[in-house]
Amino acid sequence: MPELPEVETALRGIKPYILNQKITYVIVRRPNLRWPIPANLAQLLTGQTVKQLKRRGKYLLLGFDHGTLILHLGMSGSLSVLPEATPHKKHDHVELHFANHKYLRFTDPRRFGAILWTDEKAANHPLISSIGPEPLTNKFDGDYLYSISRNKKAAIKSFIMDGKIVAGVGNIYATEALFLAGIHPNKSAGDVTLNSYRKLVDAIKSILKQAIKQGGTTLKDFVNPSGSPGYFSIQLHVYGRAGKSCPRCKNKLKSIRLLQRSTVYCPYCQKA
DNA sequence: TTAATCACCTGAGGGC
DNA sequence: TGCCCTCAGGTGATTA
Repeated sequence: MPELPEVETALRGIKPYILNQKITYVIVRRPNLRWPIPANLAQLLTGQTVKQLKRRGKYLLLGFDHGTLILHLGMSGSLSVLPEATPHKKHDHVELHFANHKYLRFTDPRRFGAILWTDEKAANHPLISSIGPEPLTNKFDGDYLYSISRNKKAAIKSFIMDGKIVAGVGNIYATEALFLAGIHPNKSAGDVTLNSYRKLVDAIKSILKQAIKQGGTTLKDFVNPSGSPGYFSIQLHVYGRAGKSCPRCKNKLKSIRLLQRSTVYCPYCQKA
């Protein structure tokens, strides 16, 4: 399940092969992802050179002279850079072929991902403009979360998973960060103290940095651009460990559902 | 305005 | 072995 570290890993993996490379042709095998892929995608991209490659939240942005290709990996999406003539498989939906005889392949079994085009600056696109601050920047700190959470009754986990509050924190890292900060996931965001928010931000930054360093989390579908899985899941403290013992106090971890998402926590270490 | 729920989608895994 | 059901989850749209 690609979250911010997985997207960052994908970006770093593909960048050396496609930045400043000219696209020679485009193959779209299945245009109906989360939203339809632009029908004129091949016309838009053929002969164009990738001038910029950036990440914003969980979106990858391929910048060209005349616009930006916006990619989202959804839940099961992955990107691979492969040599020409590598045969495609069932869920390989889109390929961008480059002059260096490599191609970028977009694979997404569940098709929750997206490939969109904008003629304007990506920052002006509605999907991008509404995203909150990047979690690894100085703008994202405990004071920021505290100030915008006053009077909010939503559960803290829902709050930090809201992309408009902070970019790129999904279920896995929200679950882990709340454990590390000792905050009950169901606690109202408006009731969390400034000190706890500072701990939470430290936990989010720490866990994201660690995950990026190790190449993303490997859970079910995620593979990095070289085709190998990440190795972070072995270090998860609570996610996916309901019923097992808490790594801190050894009591049994519990599972609840918040926003239709499984949420594992320690009822002793994480106070409401 | 805010918060919760729904819908999209497919593969894995468990039960029978 | 095969069928059916449940679960996993990112995020925009819809509903309360």
